[in-house]
Amino acid sequence: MVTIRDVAAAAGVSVSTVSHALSGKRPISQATKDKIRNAIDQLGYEPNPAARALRTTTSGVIGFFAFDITEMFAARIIHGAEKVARENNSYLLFTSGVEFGNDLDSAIEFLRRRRVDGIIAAYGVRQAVRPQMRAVFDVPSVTVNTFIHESIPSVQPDDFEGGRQAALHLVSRGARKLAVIAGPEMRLASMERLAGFTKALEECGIVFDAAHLVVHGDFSAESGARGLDALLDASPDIDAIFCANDYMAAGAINRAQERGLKIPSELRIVGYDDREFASFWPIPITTFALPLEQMGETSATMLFARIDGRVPDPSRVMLEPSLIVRKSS
Amino acid sequence: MVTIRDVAAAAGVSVSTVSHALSGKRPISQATKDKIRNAIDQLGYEPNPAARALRTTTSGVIGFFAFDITEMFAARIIHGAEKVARENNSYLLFTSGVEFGNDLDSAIEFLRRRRVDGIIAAYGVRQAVRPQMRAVFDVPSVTVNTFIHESIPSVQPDDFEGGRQAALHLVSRGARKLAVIAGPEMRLASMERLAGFTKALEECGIVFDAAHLVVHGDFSAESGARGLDALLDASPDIDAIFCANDYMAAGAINRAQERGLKIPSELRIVGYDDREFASFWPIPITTFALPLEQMGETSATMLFARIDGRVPDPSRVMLEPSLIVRKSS
DNA sequence: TTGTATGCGTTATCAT
DNA sequence: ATGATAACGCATACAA
Repeated sequence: MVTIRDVAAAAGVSVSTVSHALSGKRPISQATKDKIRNAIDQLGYEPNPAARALRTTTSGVIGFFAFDITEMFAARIIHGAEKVARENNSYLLFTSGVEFGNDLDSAIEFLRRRRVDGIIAAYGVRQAVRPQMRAVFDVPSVTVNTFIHESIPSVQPDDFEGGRQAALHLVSRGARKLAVIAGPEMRLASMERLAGFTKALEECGIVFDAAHLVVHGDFSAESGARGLDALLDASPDIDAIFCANDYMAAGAINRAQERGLKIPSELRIVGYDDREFASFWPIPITTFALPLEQMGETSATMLFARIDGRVPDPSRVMLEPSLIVRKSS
Repeated sequence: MVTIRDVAAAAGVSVSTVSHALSGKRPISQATKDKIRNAIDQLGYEPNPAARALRTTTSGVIGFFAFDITEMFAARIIHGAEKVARENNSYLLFTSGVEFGNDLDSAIEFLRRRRVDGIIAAYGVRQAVRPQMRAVFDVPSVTVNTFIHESIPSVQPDDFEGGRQAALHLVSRGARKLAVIAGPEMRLASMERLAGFTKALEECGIVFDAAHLVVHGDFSAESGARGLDALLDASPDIDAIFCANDYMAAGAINRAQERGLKIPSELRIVGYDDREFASFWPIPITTFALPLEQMGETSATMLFARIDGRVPDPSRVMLEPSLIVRKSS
């Protein structure tokens, strides 16, 4: 194990000179710089992160808490965060919710014990109920897809805007009697998508009788099929349905075809999330791609700002989804 | 920042006694044990991992190289590995292939620099060509889903066995004229699934003319549809098709229905991988679930054996997939 | 069963 | 522009 002393000896300079040459924290003559660089290359020297961490009390490690890493979305957020972490000479220490009984507190506890420089907490779903949080975030932190406290910067997808765009798109395709298969009322993402959708219809001057044109599913394909039945049985003249996610859109499309409806000519359907199957569903599904990688990047960028002692501005970021038009609409 | 000295002072004992009480490496009287525990609780002491790492030259960090973390499979393997890591008081340091231009060497370099105790390298796909590897694995390592060298333990799914079971299942359902839509010849997983399938038919005494009953797709849904056309145009009496993955199975099912075939009565189809859409495809797809979490757990377990200086036995593990029977067969 | 003292490899303070 | 040295917090060899 070659240390900084070996380098110093080989280069014929003092330890502190080598250290400063590495950090650039004080002027070094070009000549000694070269000698040091040679010695380092020759010996294959690598600074010991543990020693550095001990001395500087910063670990170069970012804790990443993912509620459920098994969920595709988390993986892509992590991917974005990792990129930014690397650019900041840090790396991610990973921790998944299930290991901690989905308890954010104990996860944070664990990460603090490891002396992470900061924490990114990414929740898979936004619920009406905020995550429990007794532990004090005395480590610089940001949250993704959930909001815990004013003092903690957060990043989330702009579901309201997605809902708006869904309506606008459908109307531009000629739809006039629009309906919605929403998700559970507990799920904020779905409720915001619905709110945005409603708002846009209003702006277009289209009457929207929410009492009869909105049903709630549970985000499963099966519930999408049931939702479609309920909607069409009550209002056969519906010409477009916005589903709060792709699973329900998929189920709705299946059922619509079973009922002999032509898609998209007689009925247009839009989903949400851009799940992998959306592109090759028997009728490819028009949907919205979440800005996942960007969420990861943005959250990490904000975190490094906080670690730096700065207050990220804005401290609450909304990222827009992208409409992907396919055959179902 | 409370240190071991603070604890020692509070408990009225020496630093080394506290250290030994924590590690259990030498006998301590119950009385002092209690005093120490109290002091620790009182002060909220947490050992500093950096100091410990510096002293012991082990970091408690396992490097995890995932070829593509964005691929669902990687996430579940990681999940399994994380569980075992936690049980061994270690955690995962993450690194994804894209960040390193998919170059295993530079990823290993990066991880070694961070002084990881061991490395798990998980490739997403097994290719006929082994991954490049110039860097010497002088850190304890295991590979997942790829094989690099005899000296490095590896874990992989038993694709041959999956192929066998696919054939057995189809035959038990009454199929007699079976065909295969395989993946690219470069992809070992597909080739082994095909080999197992062929072997089982042989065992069943069913003639299988590979020249006419096997086509190769590119793992996309679209190629599954094309494959089905090619197969049925040449041999209309085919009554079952084994597809090397779910994407192709999905495409094949779509096309079969377009051709007016009844599934499963006239044509049985089996996929592979148990992608999420398989369960709610218009005709739910019979498929094989990969032992992903188990691959993660097993690889981590083997790694800790190696870190311990033991040679895991066996050092090359094959894990069986599980058949999931759904409507398509 | 317990205590003392040294050193792990860095960075940073103080000199020169 | 460069050096000597203390200190970060812990584990362990050696003593008692």
